[in-house]
Amino acid sequence: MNVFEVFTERVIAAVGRVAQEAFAVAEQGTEKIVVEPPRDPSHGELSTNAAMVLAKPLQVKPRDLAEKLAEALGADPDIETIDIAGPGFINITLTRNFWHRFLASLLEAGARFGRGNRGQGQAVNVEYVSANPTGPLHIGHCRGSVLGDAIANLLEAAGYRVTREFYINDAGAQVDALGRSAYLRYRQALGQDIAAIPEGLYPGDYLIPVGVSLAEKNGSSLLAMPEEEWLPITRAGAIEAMMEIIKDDLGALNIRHDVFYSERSLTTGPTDRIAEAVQSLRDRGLIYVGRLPPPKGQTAEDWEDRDQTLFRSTQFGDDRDRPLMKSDGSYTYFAGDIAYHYDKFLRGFSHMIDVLGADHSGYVKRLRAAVAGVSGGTASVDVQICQLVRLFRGGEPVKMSKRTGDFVTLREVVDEVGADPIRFMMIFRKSDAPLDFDFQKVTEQSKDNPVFYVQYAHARTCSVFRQAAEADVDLGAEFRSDLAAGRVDEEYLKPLADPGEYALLRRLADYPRIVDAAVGAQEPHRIAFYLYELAGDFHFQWNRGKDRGELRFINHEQASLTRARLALIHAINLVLSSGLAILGVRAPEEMR
RNA sequence: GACCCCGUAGCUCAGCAGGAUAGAGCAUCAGAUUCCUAAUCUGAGGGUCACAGGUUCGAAUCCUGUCGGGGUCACCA
Repeated sequence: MNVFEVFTERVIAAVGRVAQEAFAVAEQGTEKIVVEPPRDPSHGELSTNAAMVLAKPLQVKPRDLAEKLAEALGADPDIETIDIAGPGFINITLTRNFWHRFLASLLEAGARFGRGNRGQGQAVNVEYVSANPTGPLHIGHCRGSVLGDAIANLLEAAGYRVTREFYINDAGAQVDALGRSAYLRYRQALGQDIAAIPEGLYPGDYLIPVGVSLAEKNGSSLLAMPEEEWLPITRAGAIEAMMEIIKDDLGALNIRHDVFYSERSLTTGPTDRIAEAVQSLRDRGLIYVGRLPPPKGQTAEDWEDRDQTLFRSTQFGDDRDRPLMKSDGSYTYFAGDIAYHYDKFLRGFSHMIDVLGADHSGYVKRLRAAVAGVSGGTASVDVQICQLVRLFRGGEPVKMSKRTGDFVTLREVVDEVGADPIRFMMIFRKSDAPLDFDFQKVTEQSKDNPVFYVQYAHARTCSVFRQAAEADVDLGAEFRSDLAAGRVDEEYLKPLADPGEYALLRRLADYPRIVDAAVGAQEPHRIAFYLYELAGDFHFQWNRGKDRGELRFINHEQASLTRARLALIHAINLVLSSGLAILGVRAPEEMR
């Protein structure tokens, strides 16, 4: 049950009753009506702006309309009190019975609670990571990987049919360099002295086993070949090995893609996808030959003014048209990306999400243009850009140098701090703000560490149930299994009386709103912040039980009160695990 | 020069399809703690929401401009 949706409908119905003669007018404004929790809890549990947004179309004073609406809503048996405040807010407090019904419905929904069905089975393609297969993932890939995965989880939770996709950049000069590097390692494996790895090639040790494996497979046969013959062999072998490493790295973070799409296959597959995509753009009159103005800002010494094959991306809001062919006649990377998104479109995706790093922010407009162009405006891509991560250790920046190959790999970080803290912390910030990641802080087991704080709240809910099993209260033989199955009669919940317990119910009622907003904005960090708040509320209520024994969840005198509170704890447990599942973070049953 | 992101408490950040007196954690200060996990708890102080205009009954939130920080800018991937 989404409490706020339920009452939005009731408010609109009340508007209909109040404004019968002017209903047509009122109806126009009803989509602006919102029912939400007021910032200040003293204002009640629900608040609506209905009177203020409808005052103008109905040509009445907001407060007068609010009076009438309050009167019309006053008959609602679920409403305890209703009053009008400020410029015309209608503030509502609900009856305990209503909250009991809400809790019962939450328990009945179980793990599905709050997830909604915004997606309605619609297909979405989420592309993330998409690193060059030239070595292990480094920490720079981490945030986008986790963000993409969380977005995929989030959309899946909301009823979308999600395909998780990885675009392998296995074409171009970088993988050629990889192939040459692997060839050196191959010669090394055959006992040759290769001296130092030259500038421009990949010096990492991770290519040594690739050389060994190439030697095992090919013997010394590659030595007699010219480069154009051995390069495809060493390149393919190296790419395959690198993708194994990358998949393994991602697996350590619990990230698994459904589709790995090879850039190279765009032109080596059964049909030339790039040619097709370009042709489809040409058919729409979006391709022409012309000249571009020179790039501004930086001095481009090797700039040559020449005719180019251009995509009219300015027609879709890009800053300039974009070339599809390099000076040597081969396709640009962007041409490949157009074809790749064209391929996604042909596979039935009209809704695509690309998760990219901040260094690609200038790429967003042309991507959107590409998808619009290639689909005739019937498909779109949402690009989520995430900012950089800065690494710290105990407050001191961790130095990284790519040149010496001394970069921090993703695997090193996972091995040191574990997948859960990484995943949570990478999402505990909106993606368009830079993020500081401190090795020490994220492994700290204290309330200052949000990861621990939220996971511990979940473990604590489990702890209460463990304690209840050993306590001297008789809960009845079937209560626990009924609770686990979501069969809890409202009658069981009536003993809930403490304001802190109702505060928790209100927080739980917020979960569906938060999920829906997070889905709409594709912002999983909202889930993380919500969980942090829910955990805080729960820890707070727990601590109140330290001061006042009668507030403890397990009451040794009253089985009925204990049952009601266990039902509440179970609901908290469900929402914590639901939210953590969206983030891809474990919900541990105990932490010791 | 253009485009994108950011600017909110001393620090790190939430809040932004407009809503009431702008929130949290850290730090600071004052208290508490025999008890379901002390892996602490309660409370207090702390603000020109960068600045200036505009739209609106109402702006941290939307629009325009300015300032400051970061990123990007034919052919690389």
